[in-house]
Amino acid sequence: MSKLDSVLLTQRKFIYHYKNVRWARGRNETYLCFVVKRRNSPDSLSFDFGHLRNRSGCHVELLFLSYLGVLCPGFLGSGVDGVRVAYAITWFCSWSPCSNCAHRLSRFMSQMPNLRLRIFVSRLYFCDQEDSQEREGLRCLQRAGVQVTVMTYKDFFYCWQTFVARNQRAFKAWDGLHQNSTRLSRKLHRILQPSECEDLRDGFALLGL
DNA sequence: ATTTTCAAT
Ligand SMILES: [Zn+2]
Repeated sequence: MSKLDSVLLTQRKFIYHYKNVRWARGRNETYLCFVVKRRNSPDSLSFDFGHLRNRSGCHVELLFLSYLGVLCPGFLGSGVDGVRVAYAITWFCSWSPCSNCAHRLSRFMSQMPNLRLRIFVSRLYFCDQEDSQEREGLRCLQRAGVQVTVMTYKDFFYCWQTFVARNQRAFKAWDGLHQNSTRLSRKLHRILQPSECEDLRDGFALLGL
């Protein structure tokens, strides 16, 4: 298997795909920038990083899973004792996962306590409907112990420093970065809240109302 | 912006 696209993203491509604007028309692609760190390692500075783009018929999250064996050697067990090597995975995705990927990831991560996954997303994918499958998928990830967070300025900045061929050019925020990030963070927070309605209903039931 | 959404919801 060839090494992943470990080349850096161009500035234009990064901005185009990670811009957290609402009128993100015609991208038709999703990018995933990742950092993989081996935990409990004496060499705590060692990490692997790179980026992936979805391929036809394969969402980028599942593509990432297919590369896990390369990125996280020994995560299924290594050495004579078969101890599973522990990794911390952080990825920054231009879209939040669809419900299918979210459920597959949740199931996978539940079975892999030696892996920790943190997901940062620029935009929320199909989360407008109150009862959307994508919203449920995000809650499922949370229940599986996966941290899901909307990217803020510092995350875009970190990605620029880490994954972009920046040629000394400093990261420059686009119009509305902060406002959009705040709006999406609030939205995600509401999605991940345990349903207030149900809590209220439970409360009323307890009170016999 | 009434904005869009991984060969796609
Ligand atoms: Zn997906």
